[in-house]
Amino acid sequence: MTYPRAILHFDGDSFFASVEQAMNYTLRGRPVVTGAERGAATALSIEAKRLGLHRGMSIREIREKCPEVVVVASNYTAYSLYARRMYRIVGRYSAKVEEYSIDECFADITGLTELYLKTYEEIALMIKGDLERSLGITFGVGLGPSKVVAKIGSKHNKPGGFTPIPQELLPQFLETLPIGSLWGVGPAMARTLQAEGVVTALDFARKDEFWLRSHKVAKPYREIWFELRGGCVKELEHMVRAPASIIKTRTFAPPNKDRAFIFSQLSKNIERACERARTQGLLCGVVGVMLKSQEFLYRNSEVMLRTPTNDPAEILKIIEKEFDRMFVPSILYRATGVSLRSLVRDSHSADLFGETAMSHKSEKVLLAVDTLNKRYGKETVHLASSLRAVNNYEPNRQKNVDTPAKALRTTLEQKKKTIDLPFLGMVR
DNA sequence: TCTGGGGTCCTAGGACCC
DNA sequence: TCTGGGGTCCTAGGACCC
Repeated sequence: MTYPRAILHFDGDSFFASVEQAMNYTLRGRPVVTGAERGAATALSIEAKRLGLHRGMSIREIREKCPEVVVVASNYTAYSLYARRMYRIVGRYSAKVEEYSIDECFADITGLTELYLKTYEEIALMIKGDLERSLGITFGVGLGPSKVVAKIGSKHNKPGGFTPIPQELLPQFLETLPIGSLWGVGPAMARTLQAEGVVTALDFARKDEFWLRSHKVAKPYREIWFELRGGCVKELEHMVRAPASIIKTRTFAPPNKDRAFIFSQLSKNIERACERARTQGLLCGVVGVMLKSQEFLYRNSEVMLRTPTNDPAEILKIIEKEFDRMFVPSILYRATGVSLRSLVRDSHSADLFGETAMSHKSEKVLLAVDTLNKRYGKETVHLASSLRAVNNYEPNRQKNVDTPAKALRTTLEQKKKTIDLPFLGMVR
C-alpha cells in the first residue's frame, strides 16, 4: 500500500441530527430532522433518511407523511461546540489538522507510522474510534495520498465507513465515479467535461497534459486532475486564518418595495454583521451592499470607509446615500445583504485624524449591546433603523393572522421601542 | 429541488503606465 | 501623433463548497 503522503478526511454522519441524538438520548434510534425554524429540513438522521425523507423537504410535508419524526430547531451553538471537540480530538494525533467545515476536517499523518508503530490504516481507525467514543457520533473516514482522494474515501461507504485508497487502488475507485461527484467539480464543469467524453473520474485522470492545455482547463481543475493521478498539491491549511469577509443576507416574504422597510432590512443585516466582526475583534474597511429583486436580479455596490470600523451606526450613515442611489421604487425586492471586507485586527492604534479614538466612545455601548443580546436573546437591543425588520421577522408565521388585540399590542410595543431607541443614536 | 445563508478562489478584461 | 509591446492593479462575475 503506497502513500507518498497520507491524508485523512473525517466527515460526521448526518452531523446536525447526530449531535441532537448525542445530546438527548431519548432521540437515539428515532428519526430526527433539524430545521424547524426555517420550515425546511436541514439535516436528517439515518432513521429519517430511511423513511424516504430528504434535505430541503418542507417540515409540514414531513409531519404529514411521517408523524413519528422528531422535528427540532437548529442549534448552531451546539453544532459548533461539537465541531471544536472534533478538531481537538484529531489534533491530539496530528499537528496538521485543517478545520474544513462544521462537520469535516482533514489531517496529515504522513510519517506518523514511525511514531505510533502502526500502519496508516491503523492510525486512521484509532482516531476514528476515539472520535466516535468521545462524541457519540459516527464518522465517514477516507485515507489517501491527497485531499481529493481522501474526500472520495470518506464518501465511499456512507454511514460509519472507513475507506483507504492507496495509489495502486486508485484506478478501480475512479472507474465508477461520475465526474460530477468529485469535490470541486460542479454542474457547469461536469457538463463541459461530459461534452468532451469525460464521464468518469478515471476518464479525466487518464487525460494528458497536452489535452489539459489545449482545452484550457483552469487551475482548480488541473489540481484535481493531478491529485486523481496520485499526486498531492492541495496542502492542508492548518493555521486558522482570519476571515476575508463577513456576510449577512436575509430574504423576506412576501417581496416588498417600501423604501423604509428595505432599508430597515439592510440595517438589521449590518447590525448582525458588525456584531460578528466585534466578537472576532475585526474592523472592516469596505462595505458591500446587495439588493436582490423578486426576479433574482442582483444589484451590488460598495463603499470604502475612511476609517475601519465595526460600529453599525457609523456604517449606516455612510451607506444610506449609496442605498438611495441603488434603490428603485418600482421594483419589488426579496432580500438584502451586506458584506464586510478588508477586515483588519482591531488594534487600538490612533490614526492621523483621531477618528479611531473617537469611535471608542461608542465601543462601550456596543459591548453592552452585545452582552444584553447574549443574555436576553437576539435583537433585544437594536438600532431604530432596524426596527421594522426586527418586528417583521417571524419565520413560518405568515399564515397566523393577528387578532385585533394582538395587533394593537404589537403597535404599542413598537411605539415603546421607538421611544427608547433614540438614546442609542445620541451616545456617539 | 423553482432557488436559504455564509463563505473562498480564479479569471477575463478594463484602466493606467512605461 | 500614430503604432506596437509589455506590465501591474483592480473589479465584476462565475463557479464551487458546506
